[in-house]
Amino acid sequence: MTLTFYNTLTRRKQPFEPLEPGKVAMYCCGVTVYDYCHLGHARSYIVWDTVRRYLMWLGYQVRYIQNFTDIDDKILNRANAEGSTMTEVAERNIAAYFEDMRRLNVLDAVEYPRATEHIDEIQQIIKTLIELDYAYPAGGDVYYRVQRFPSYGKLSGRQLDQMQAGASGRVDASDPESSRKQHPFDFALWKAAKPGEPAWESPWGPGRPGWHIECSAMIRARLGDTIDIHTGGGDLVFPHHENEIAQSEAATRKPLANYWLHNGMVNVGGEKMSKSLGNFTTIRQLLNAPNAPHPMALRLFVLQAHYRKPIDFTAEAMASAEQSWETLKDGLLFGYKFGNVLGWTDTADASFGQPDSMRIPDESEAVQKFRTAMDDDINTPAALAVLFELAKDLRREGNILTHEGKTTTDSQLLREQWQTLVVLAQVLGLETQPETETPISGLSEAEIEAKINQRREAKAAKNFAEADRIREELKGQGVILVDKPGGITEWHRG
RNA sequence: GGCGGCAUAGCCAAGUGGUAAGGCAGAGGUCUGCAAAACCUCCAUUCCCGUGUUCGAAUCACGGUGCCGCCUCCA
Repeated sequence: MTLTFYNTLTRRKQPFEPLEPGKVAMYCCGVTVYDYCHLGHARSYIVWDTVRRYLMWLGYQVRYIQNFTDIDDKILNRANAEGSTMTEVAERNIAAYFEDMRRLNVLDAVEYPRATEHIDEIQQIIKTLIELDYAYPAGGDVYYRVQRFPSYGKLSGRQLDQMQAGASGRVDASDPESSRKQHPFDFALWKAAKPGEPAWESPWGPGRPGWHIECSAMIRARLGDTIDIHTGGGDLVFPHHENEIAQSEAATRKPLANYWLHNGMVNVGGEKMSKSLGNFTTIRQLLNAPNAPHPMALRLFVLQAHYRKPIDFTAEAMASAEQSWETLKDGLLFGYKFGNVLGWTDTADASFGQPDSMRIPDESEAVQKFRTAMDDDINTPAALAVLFELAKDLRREGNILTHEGKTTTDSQLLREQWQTLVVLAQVLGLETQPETETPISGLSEAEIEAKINQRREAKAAKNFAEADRIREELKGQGVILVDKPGGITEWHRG
């Protein structure tokens, strides 16, 4: 089995071969921190987190870097609108980013470089590009000369003469910037500061970096000239990633990244969720709402589709994911709930339930199927099918244990199944712990037994209304009654 | 206009030449005073349409239809 990725650059699936055996240099385009993250961001970072987790599980040492774009028109606009500063807006949204992502169990990157921390490196690349004639200063700005880079368009599969400048309807021909460009697709590496804007000194006058150059500079500074994997949303392929390639490869004469991976969009009613369309739901809106789904249900919702396909966000799909999460959760909690009954000796250990401490048989069918699925361009829907089969099996065993008090299935086999589920789920970032605050009923066992006796008498007297009342009363206190054949009533805390 | 993607059950979604995974929802049964829970069973002769290639196609080719993304804000 070999791990393969669909590489946007080559438009086909390719076996993954890192530059250095056992190590992976991975860069993920982060957010521009002018607002809260929405579900589109959630999908992107959940997906790349999952790729990273899988690589780690395979034994790679993954150096995962993700940036924050903390200088940008939108941040400036936001700061002006609320009468604060660019730094304040950025800091607030960076803090919110971490809050949201950690709830979704997205692992922290190794480093989070910011554009404003790399002004020197940015200027260095711009200088080099000017020296090599790939860039030209114009009126305090510096532009990249796209026609100078023969393979411009290789990532997005387009050619300059076939592109329609301004097709997106966002280019204003009267914008003075476009008159300074030698070609409509030339893009800004450095932008002259307008009065009152934050600015850095440069050989071209005070200003700030353009959007694309920061990634080129940060990758070079933190990971090197060529990295293994570069990821981001599909909407970044053009122009952002195309421009990154043009900048970096012109300056270094080396490939920027060997594998380019892009995730599909989150849609609403068939249309892309985006700020400009106003059809977005922020992560915190969703997760903080009354009757909000569990964050893991959102993660599951994302992973139930292949990462390259668009997914439609609907209330129905989310509700389905919530139910699915309940199923998975039952399986994941199996060991905590039934380990003692099954005679496992380590349930009190601190390491109990920790995926890192579990040794699962690599040759088991479940693990093999999981790996086959994940090796095939991170096929998480197929991988999840493996988890559900394990979880449903465990849930059934757990129900039998609850209702019968014993099972005919071998305890060690159940332990192996449970550990396999916990480990594989963790690779997908799906994790849960038993509730710490158990809603323990204030009733003692004797009191419960007394109630059950009352109910038995009511039933014997055919007073079913009273019998049902007692059953409801106990249910309200977290005690579930199960009537068995022969007039026996068993109970357990729900 | 250019480039790219998608179409599989009520909903979501794998599968890309060998006879339709999985989830959600649903149905029937056992049990029960009833209900709930639990357990058992069932749930696409068919993969947008047409033509073709093949012993064999959801999978390949050609031609349609519909939807979506990108073409300098974007995850």
